[in-house]
Amino acid sequence: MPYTYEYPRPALTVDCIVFGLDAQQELKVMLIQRDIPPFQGQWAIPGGFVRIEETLEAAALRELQEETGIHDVFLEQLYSFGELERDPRDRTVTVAYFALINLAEQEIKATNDAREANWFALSEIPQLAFDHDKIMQTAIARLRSKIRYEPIGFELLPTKFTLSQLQKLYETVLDRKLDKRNFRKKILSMDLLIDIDEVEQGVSHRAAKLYQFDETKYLQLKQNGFNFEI
Amino acid sequence: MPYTYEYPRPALTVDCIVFGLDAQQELKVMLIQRDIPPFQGQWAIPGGFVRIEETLEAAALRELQEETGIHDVFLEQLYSFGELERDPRDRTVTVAYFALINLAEQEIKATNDAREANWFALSEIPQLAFDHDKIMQTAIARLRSKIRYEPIGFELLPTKFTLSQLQKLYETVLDRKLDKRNFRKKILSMDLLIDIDEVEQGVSHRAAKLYQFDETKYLQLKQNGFNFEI
DNA sequence: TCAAAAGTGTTTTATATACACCCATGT
DNA sequence: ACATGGGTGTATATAAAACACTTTTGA
Repeated sequence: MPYTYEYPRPALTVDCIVFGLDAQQELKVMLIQRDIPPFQGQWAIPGGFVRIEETLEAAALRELQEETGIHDVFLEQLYSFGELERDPRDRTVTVAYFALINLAEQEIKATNDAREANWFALSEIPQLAFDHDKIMQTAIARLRSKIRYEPIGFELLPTKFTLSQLQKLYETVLDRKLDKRNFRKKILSMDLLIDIDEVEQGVSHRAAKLYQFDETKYLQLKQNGFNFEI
Repeated sequence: MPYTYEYPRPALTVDCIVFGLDAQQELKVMLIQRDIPPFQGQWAIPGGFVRIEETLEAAALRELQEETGIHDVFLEQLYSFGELERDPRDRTVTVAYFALINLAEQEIKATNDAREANWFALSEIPQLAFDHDKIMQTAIARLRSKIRYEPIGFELLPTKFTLSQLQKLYETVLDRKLDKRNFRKKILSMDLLIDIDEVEQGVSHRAAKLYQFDETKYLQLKQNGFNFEI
């Protein structure tokens, strides 16, 4: 390998699959509509080129802000995709990230770009541009498996949440019913939820207690070998 | 984002952490000694630039072959590293892979390059060039966690192996003793090992039975929701 | 007083853990 | 006959799963 490498370089992009829980507790992903060829008019995962002076994560956060107005999110690297024909214009490698946000707490601004951005339920995702279908499937699979052994589900909920909200989230993501008593027993036995002595407001039935996830305590326990698991 | 993107592109490389089990059942990694600056003389993870007409995985396999003679290996993407200062020459993003091989079955040829390639026990890894220490730590952590819930350990063993070899491998990677009876009970209860009705040769004690991992059966079970776990 | 969701324990079943001796083989 | 690792079963403890009713609140 020569000291300087003069051969042509693949283009490098980041793409970011954003998962959000809406007010109806439905799991959605953010997509943007392409306004230029190729795949003009088709929906795609937000993303763009990595600049020479920014890290991969910084690029993902910047693109997210620019294209969807989303900021201050949980972000985690998903996978890198480098098939030869994934972009018809040019050889392009993309580093995909996934983000988790709570829609109730995050106001989605209109995009700077002319492009339309919209939330789609997982069951209603249209055919996507490039190899984004594959990236999306990878992201959904990762979310489903990771939510079981890392406490990332809390990123989708408001800071204060009820046990029913949490359970419904797990049922949505894992796509199966969970037993209420067993779920509560298990999650409370970890002793990672802070009972903040408040109850939900504005419901026409018995108000549920609100909890917060104790991130500090989790990080301590994790260091000592504790494994979160639902 | 313009149709053509004229800004400078980061260089793109692949790096490949190769884990191997030697004849003494010791877990080792392959490193190469750099023969040019920067970090001349220091040890590094094998890797190199991604060519414009090859996929990431192809690049990883090619570099492995060129630098170490290793071929036909289990290869899995680890993580992509894109910090700004990771290569002092140029902005360079690397997609790291990890490979698992069985040293007894793979003959390591002399390298094409003048560079020296060598196996290091995990406890004897020297300080590495670039951010390769960080990449190495990520790889070791991934191997440790992944071996528990995916049957990747078999990639480190010969096709035919004894239960004691398998147990020792897990003990090495997980860095703790396992109970012999419980281990055998658990692994055999999955019914994924084929008893090939042969025994090991050339030992001066009772010869152990040889088994093979039933990959086909595992893939079937996996599709039906089965989870491998030790 | 009704509707709607919150909250709460016990029994059964399955899985994990702890633990020690005899067996087969080569030298 | 001895040294070396191979091979085996049971009892106990822990964790998961199944299961239904009472409570609280607002409309």
